[in-house]
Amino acid sequence: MESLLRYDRSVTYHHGDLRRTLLAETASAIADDGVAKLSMRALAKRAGVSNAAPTYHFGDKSGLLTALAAEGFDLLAEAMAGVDDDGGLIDRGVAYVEFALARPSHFTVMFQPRLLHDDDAELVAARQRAWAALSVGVAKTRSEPDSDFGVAAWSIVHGYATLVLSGAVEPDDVLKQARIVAGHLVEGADTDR
Amino acid sequence: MESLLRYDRSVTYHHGDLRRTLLAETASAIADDGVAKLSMRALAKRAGVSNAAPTYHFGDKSGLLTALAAEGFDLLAEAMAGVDDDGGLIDRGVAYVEFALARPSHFTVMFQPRLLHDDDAELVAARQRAWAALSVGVAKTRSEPDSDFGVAAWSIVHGYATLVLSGAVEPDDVLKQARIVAGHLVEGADTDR
DNA sequence: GGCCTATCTTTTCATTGTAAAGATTCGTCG
DNA sequence: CGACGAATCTTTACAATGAAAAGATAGGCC
Repeated sequence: MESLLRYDRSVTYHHGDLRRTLLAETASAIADDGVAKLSMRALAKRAGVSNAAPTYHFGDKSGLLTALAAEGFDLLAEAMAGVDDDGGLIDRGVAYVEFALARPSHFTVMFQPRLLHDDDAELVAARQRAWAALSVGVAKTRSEPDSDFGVAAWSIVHGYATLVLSGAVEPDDVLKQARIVAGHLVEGADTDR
Repeated sequence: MESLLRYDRSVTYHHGDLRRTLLAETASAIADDGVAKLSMRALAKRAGVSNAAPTYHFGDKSGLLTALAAEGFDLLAEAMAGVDDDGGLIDRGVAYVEFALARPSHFTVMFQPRLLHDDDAELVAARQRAWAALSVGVAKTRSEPDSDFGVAAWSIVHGYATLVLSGAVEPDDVLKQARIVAGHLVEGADTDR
């Protein structure tokens, strides 16, 4: 029996919106200086709270990053769902790259399970929702979801996004090249099975 | 005028082979627990030397990772050069994935410039050698190196390796699937230019 | 045989993550 | 409206870390 609340306790309280604020500051800090230089104390200072305030909300540093990753998976699912239904696989691939570049901190953390509490319930759920959204995208192109082709499609856009984010590839127009790169994918050509 | 030395000073000295030992221990430690949990002091202890010994050789933690990344780029160039000359682009792609899985610590660090002294001379040189080796691989398939197709080829194998290393994809036979995935790449299909 | 320099140690310090216990504020219910 | 309980935040403390500084050791060279 849960009582009716006027608003969600987990996000509103004394400070106002500390949990949400901390997540936003974390994403910003990581985008600026990378995950390695992320400091809980500096984060707290920037949010105008005490050292231990972040720890209360997220348990520990991994918990903070876990929450960020979970948020990232939900944002990814949202981004994939936002693609036009009559758009092809390439459009979905470009949307994937667009997401990675728009939310680099989320994207980075999402694929570094070593930094996370990988079995966290909310993380697992969010990840599953994102995987579902991706599979649906592939399925709409008349391919089996979870097929080798699905993995290939995922690989090419994920790899391109990663290379751009790492600075290994520096195109003039990222999304344009993303479209071209994704265009080099073909469905047939099974070598062996 | 450099004097003749019986052996390379930079790798042999009191301890015997500390620099090399530390690099090996670093790769091992990262493979076990990830870069984030890498500790200079724990590393020194495992090598049987004092706290500050690693700092002497690498300047700081970033310097250590920089040296590891540089080593990684050389190993990658070596791996790409080892592919049969009559092997196609797919063989080279599989070799790329094979390298990433055989040297996960090197591979991880190589593409995280935030962790490194990105303008380090040896790193820059090693990276350039690796890029050259990759370009040669693409060029042997009658494509322009540094073309969009080259980026696409790199993206698909790099993405696949990354997804496998992150645990997002868990195939029964990695190299077999790597070959299939790389097989979904096609050279034509320029959308716009 | 003595000197120079590369290699390594000892010591120290500021910073960090996080645990523990206390203070404060909010909502709820009598 | 007032007090209780729980959620939220602070204060304090501690061990571990990266790194700087200065000293010790030993190997090679004249």
